[in-house]
Amino acid sequence: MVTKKKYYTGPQKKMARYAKAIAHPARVYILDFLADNIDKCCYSGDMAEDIPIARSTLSEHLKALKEAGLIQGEINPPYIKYCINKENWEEAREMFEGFFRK
Amino acid sequence: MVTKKKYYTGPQKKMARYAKAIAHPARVYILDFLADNIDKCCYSGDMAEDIPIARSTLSEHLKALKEAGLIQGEINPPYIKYCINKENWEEAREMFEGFFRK
DNA sequence: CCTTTGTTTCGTAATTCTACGAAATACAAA
DNA sequence: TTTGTATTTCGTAGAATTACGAAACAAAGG
Repeated sequence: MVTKKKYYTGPQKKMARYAKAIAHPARVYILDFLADNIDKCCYSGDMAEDIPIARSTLSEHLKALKEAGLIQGEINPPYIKYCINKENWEEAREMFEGFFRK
Repeated sequence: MVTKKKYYTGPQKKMARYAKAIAHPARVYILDFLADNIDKCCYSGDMAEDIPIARSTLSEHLKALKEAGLIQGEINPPYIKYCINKENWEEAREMFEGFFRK
């Protein structure tokens, strides 16, 4: 039997995870919208009109981005204010920069 | 009925497509490997030992990357020499840079 | 306390992804 | 022409993603 590496490295997995978060046009839209100004915040409803999906689906995409760490949500019912998670956003930026600049 | 944008924009879709190509650790590995030196080329077998998947699966990942435009393959049976598709690689680099630098 | 409002969660269905081994392919060498 | 080598394609299966509308939620206002 040939010896194989058993697992992917941490950075490889992290990179893939960030990329997957961006890998849907709706999520690209959301991130574009929020990253426009790094301190910008918005509510789910602010985007709902401009995106060709149901509100519940938009909510799931927001959840996916939150789980990936790229955004965060401040709960203030019935509103939830979303904004970029600056720390992870910067980390992702650096990872992609390093990835492409080899 | 509320007026919604019907479609995502071209750049949003393109961005998502590139991100999806990177959204798997095996493909991150492959791109890392090839982009190490932008002119580096390699054969499928060169990577097979270092990655925890079957050769056929590796082949499918290579196909996915080729279809996404990030790599290209020069056929020279039974070898196929893969390398970065420089033009699209640069385009992707710029897209991600612009995406994160807002 | 009942209703309204903005949002998320649930149930469900269709599609896509990931993976493997077996079989096919295409040229080179014997 | 047969065999060998490197790789891809095929058939299949299980898991994950994406989508929707209905229902649930939680606070505010009547």
